[in-house]
Formats: sequence, C-alpha cells, structure tokens
Amino acid sequence: MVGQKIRNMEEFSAKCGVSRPTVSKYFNEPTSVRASTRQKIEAALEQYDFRPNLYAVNQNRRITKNIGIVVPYVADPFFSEVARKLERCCIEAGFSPSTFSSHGSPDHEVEILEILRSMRPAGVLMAPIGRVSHKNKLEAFCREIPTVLVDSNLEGIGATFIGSNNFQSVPLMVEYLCRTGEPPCFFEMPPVNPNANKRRAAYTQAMEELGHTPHVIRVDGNDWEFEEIGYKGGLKLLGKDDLPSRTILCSNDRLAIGLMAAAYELDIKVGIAPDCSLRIAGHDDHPFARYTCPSLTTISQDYEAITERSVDALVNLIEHGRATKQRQDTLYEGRLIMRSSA
Amino acid sequence: MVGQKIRNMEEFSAKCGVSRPTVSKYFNEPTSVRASTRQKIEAALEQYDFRPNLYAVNQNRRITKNIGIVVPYVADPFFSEVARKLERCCIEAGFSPSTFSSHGSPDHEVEILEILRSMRPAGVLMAPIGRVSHKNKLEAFCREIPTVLVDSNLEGIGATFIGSNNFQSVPLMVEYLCRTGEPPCFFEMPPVNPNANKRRAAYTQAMEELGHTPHVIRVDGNDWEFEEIGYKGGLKLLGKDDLPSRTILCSNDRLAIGLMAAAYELDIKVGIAPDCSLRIAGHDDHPFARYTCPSLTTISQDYEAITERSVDALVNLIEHGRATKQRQDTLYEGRLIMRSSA
DNA sequence: ATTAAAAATTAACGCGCGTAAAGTTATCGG
DNA sequence: CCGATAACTTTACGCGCGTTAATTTTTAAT
Repeated sequence: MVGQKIRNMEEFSAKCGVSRPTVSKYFNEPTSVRASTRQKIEAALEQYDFRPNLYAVNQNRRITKNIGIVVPYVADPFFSEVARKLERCCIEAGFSPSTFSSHGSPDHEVEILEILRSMRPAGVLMAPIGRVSHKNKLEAFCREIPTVLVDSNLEGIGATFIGSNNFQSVPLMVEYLCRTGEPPCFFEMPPVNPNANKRRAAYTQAMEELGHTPHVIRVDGNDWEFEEIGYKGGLKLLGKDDLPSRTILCSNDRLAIGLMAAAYELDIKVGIAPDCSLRIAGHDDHPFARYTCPSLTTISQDYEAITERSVDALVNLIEHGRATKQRQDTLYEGRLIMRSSA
Repeated sequence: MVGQKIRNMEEFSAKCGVSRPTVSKYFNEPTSVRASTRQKIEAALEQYDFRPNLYAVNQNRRITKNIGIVVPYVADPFFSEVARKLERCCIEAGFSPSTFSSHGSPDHEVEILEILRSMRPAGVLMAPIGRVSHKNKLEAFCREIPTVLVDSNLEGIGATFIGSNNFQSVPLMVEYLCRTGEPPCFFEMPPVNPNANKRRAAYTQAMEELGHTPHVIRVDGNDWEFEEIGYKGGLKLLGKDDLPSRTILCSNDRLAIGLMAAAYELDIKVGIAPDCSLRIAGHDDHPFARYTCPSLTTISQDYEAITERSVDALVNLIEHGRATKQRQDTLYEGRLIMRSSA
C-alpha cells in the first residue's frame, strides 16, 4: 500500500513486469499462470492495492461470477440467517453474492428480478415470497437465468427446489404432542407460501392417521407482521375460551411468539409444567425461539444443509449446464426441538 | 413484452425511431428529452423490455448512481429495518442501493469496503460494527468515498454522523424508572460500539443527578448473540439474588429479551403488576419488544428520521461536494415506550 | 544440446454505452 | 413568417478489460 494510485490494469501490469493479458488471466484464475509470474503479480499487489474495474470486467464476460440471492423478508431473522449462510457458501465457491430482500412485497420482488437481470448473474438463489408472487414473471426470469428455489417451492418454476419436508416434520410434532397430552389443534394465518398449505395438510393427515379429529383455526392478517397476526388472533381466540384443544400447534414460530404474548396478557400460563393450562408449539426454530417465555418447542429446519445443497446445486447448474434429470427436488428432514412450551 | 430480444441500446433506439445518444440521455434523466420523444421511447419500452447494460453504463460514468449500505448485523431486526428504510430512501432519491451485512465480523466489514470500492459508489451509508472495527481502514475508505455514518459513531471518521442522542434517551428512562419505583441498576455486556459506552455514562450521570448511587452490572460475552449473553448472564445474576436493585435497565432490548427469559426460567415474575418482583427496561424498541412476556418498556429511536436524514445528508454530499461545515452531526431524541415490563 | 510443449508477449479488436462536436430539424415567441 | 433557441441526429472516440491470434521466450524432457 505504498506506491501511487494505479489507474488500470495496463499500469498495474507495468509495475508487475508482466503483460496485461497475463495479469488478466491471473485475476480470472490465479493458478492458471506460472508460479514465478504469480509471485511477481502478488508482490505488486502488496505494494499497490489494485483491483480490476468491476464494470469493465463484467462487460465482456458472457457470464459473470455474480450470484443473486433473494429472500422474501430479511427482517425475519430466519431469512437473514439463511441469507447469511447462502452468502458464505457462494463466496467459498468463488462467486460474488448480491443479496436482496423483497420486503414482503411481490412488486418489489419483481423489481429485484429486473435489477438482477441487469446484473447478468451466473445464477440466482431465490426464496420466493410465495402465494402472492407474480409467478409468470418469476417463471420468465427462471427460463432466462439458472435459478434454484429455496425454502418455498413454486411448482414448475426454477431448475430445482431445496427445502424442508413438511410432511415429515409436522407429523413428528403431531405425534409428539398426541403422545404427551391432548391432541393439538392447528393455528394458522392466511398462507403466504406453499409451506403453510403443506403444513396444514400434513397436520390434518397426521391427526387422522392417529385417529383424532383435526381442528384448523385460521386468523386474519395479510402481511409479514406474523407476530402481530398471532397476537391479535390469539387475543380473540383465547378470550372466547372455546378452543377445540388446549394444545396449539402453530404454522410457524413467529405466529407462536405472537400467540404466547396474547396468552401471557390474558394470564393463561403456557407450558408443560403442572400448573400450565395451554401448550403451544411452533415450526422453524426461529433464532429467538429459545428466548420466549416459556421457551418454544418447535421443529428445527436443517438450513445448514439446505443452504449448502442449494449453492451446490446452483454451481452445478452453472458449470454443467441444465440439470440432467428433470427437476430433482431435495427435501431435508426437520428435528424436534423440545423446550418448555409444549 | 412482445417483440424479439433487444441486444443493446443501438437496436433499441432503432425501434424507438430515436437516436442512440438521445435514448442514452433519456435513461440518465427522462425529463431531459422532449415530451414527444419521451413518449416514443416509453412506447417502445412497453413492447421491448430493454434495460441498458449495467456494466457498460457504469464504466464510463466518472461517478455511478450506486449507494452502498452497510449494516453490522442484518440478523438483528433493528438493523434489517434500518437497512430497509435506507434502501427505500435511496431509491426515492434516484440511486441504486446495494446492501451488505458485516455479520458482526470486522474482517468481513473490511472485505465489504473492498467490494464497495470496486463498485465505485457515489456514496456509502455505513452503520459500523463499532469498537472492534478496523478504524484505520474505515478512515482510509471514508477519505476516498463520501460516507455518512449511521447509528454508531466513530470519532473523526466519515463526513457526518446521524444517530440517536443517548444522553437524552437514557436519562428519560432513568427518570421514569426512579419516579415510578426503585432506582434502576444498569445491565450491560462488553460494549460493541460507542452507543453502549454512552448509555452507561448517561445512566451514571442521570442517577447521580437524581441523587442515587449508580450500579453497573456487566456480564461476559463477545459476539452478536446478545440474547444469549443476556440469558446466561441473567441466570447467574438472578440466581445469586444479590441484585443492587429490583429494577434493571438494560443496555439494549436484545439483552433485555435474554434477561427476561432467564427471569422466567427462575420463576421471577417481571413487570409492573403488584405481584411482580422485578422490573426490566430496554432500549431501541426492537421490533419484537412488544411481543415479549411481559411486553418490554423501552426507548424508541426515531429511525424513520435517522434514515431519511442520513440519505439526505449523503445526497447533499454527493451533489454539492464536501460538507461546507465541518462534520455537523445530527442526533435525534428517543421516545419512552411504556409497556408492562417496567 | 535439441526439441517439443507450455507459458508469456505483442498487437489488435470488440463489448455497450457515455459523451462531445458539428450539423440538422423542430419549436416558439414575436 | 422569421429568427432564435432548444432538441435532435450523425459521427466518432474512449472507458478498462476480455479475448484471440501470431510470435517469442521459457521450461522440461529427451
């Protein structure tokens, strides 16, 4: 970091004592040049902190080294964790991730796709908003750019899908709840994505298989303020006191967090302790689930595996062209996390 | 979206019946062309969804329309909200934001600066990690690129700073707590940024001015898992039962959330109701603070104002060069949010 | 030392667009 | 209707780097 400013690769290559095309080769793949010249270049890099102009580099490459990451709502810690892990995997694979949040708005989601298109990314990792996404636009985008769907599946869109197996995780929880107490009712909000639908279906199916009558309770609400939906719905629901069951399985943790706040306010003690009158369980193992009062029994998604597999799949797609098989989705199993709420 | 693919602005301008330089002008500033030609171009835009090549555009512009946004930890909903608001303001001001999270790592923070440098942004909005940030590198960066610091101040770095006035907000809370019950002790973790230090100092000062003896309790922990730090520290602290006060003011909400989980586990009832034996207050009005059990009394930062002012300041800096005055910082006042925990 | 292969150099073109200069057409007030 | 001006067209160059082809140098193997 001593020498004067370097304006471009031409100047830098002069300082190296190496020709510009060779320096260019180096930046594309450091191992593609002879060890002795690599040393020359890296020695110069120590002195002059030169970086190739991002825009000039990407203009001529037919395909960039960029990967777009889109999550539906980054203020949801679940997705910010997913985004973080995806970023890390992309960097390890030698790509440059750019992360975007749709902020729960389908219009914004489409705008992001427009921005992504102009970035000419090698591929995209996309956790779509879901039900209200503009599916035709997503589909058009996926036809143009290799895209792997994460977390939330949309039929026929994207090269493949990596997510959780709700038909394994939900029955796991249902069985646990039935084994340890009153069979649960299911607490949900209008489904924002296919996972929500699958969870309800999985609940109903699991209950019937165990010989119980399923009870689905749906509350209103239409944006990504899940806690508020759970809270307001919970106040109404618990106030009336005509619950079909004193065990409530929530469609997701954030809803459960809101519901627990409502129960607390109504002086209903939640948990598995003898003096409790209500059990509440969630799904997702939200980062804050262990700090609710009481701590939340839930299902942990293996998103370490999900994110790694997603990036793997995308890199494969990028480097080896279209997937050989047709849309081989991957579903990971959830783990039951037993805490004190159910 | 009917016609065939457009490869570049040349082809597109032909479809418009307008020359390429004029189309170029249009994309830089739509109002800079005559209404009749703007209509021609926009009519063509309806048919052929053309967007200028991002990389070619930015290669020749001495200054891009990009604004970099850096937050220390996007998994913290406080910062994801800040990032979201900053993004929106940038778009409204006609810039293209790119958001990055340092994920709590100073090394990663510096890497982001490297990436930003290669993006040649017009300016950067930076919420630094704080105490452990590599300050010399941040300073070098800020000398090169117009940068506004947000939320967390670092002396002498950046063109200006926009944040909250801890010396107003903390006394507000201290006075409230003293007025309504036992004077608070202060619960903190090793300070990650200057705000933490200022809050402690403000607490001490406010207590002394009210004629009370300040008590600062510090617990261990060194990353961004604040809830866990609060929880573990809380278990130890509340277990011993030698608290200097039954009112605890926490350095931030996330710490308070952890502490409340610990209290719950130890069967200590928190709140202002008659049967409660502990009051807990926080700072920041974390998005989940209203869903804790009990709901958390805290200080709400005016981050609507903070984010708007930050973008304003940066745009000013970009368009009118270096700030005329020297580093005129802006501090916004916090509001007391009274809920049921204290 | 000889030679074939590997790597580097030189020279040159093109990517898509910003931008400037010079010339042409459209617009508008009088 | 005319002149002044604003807006547009045409032409051309350059940004910084990827990339290719032809040539020269270096390396490693015989």
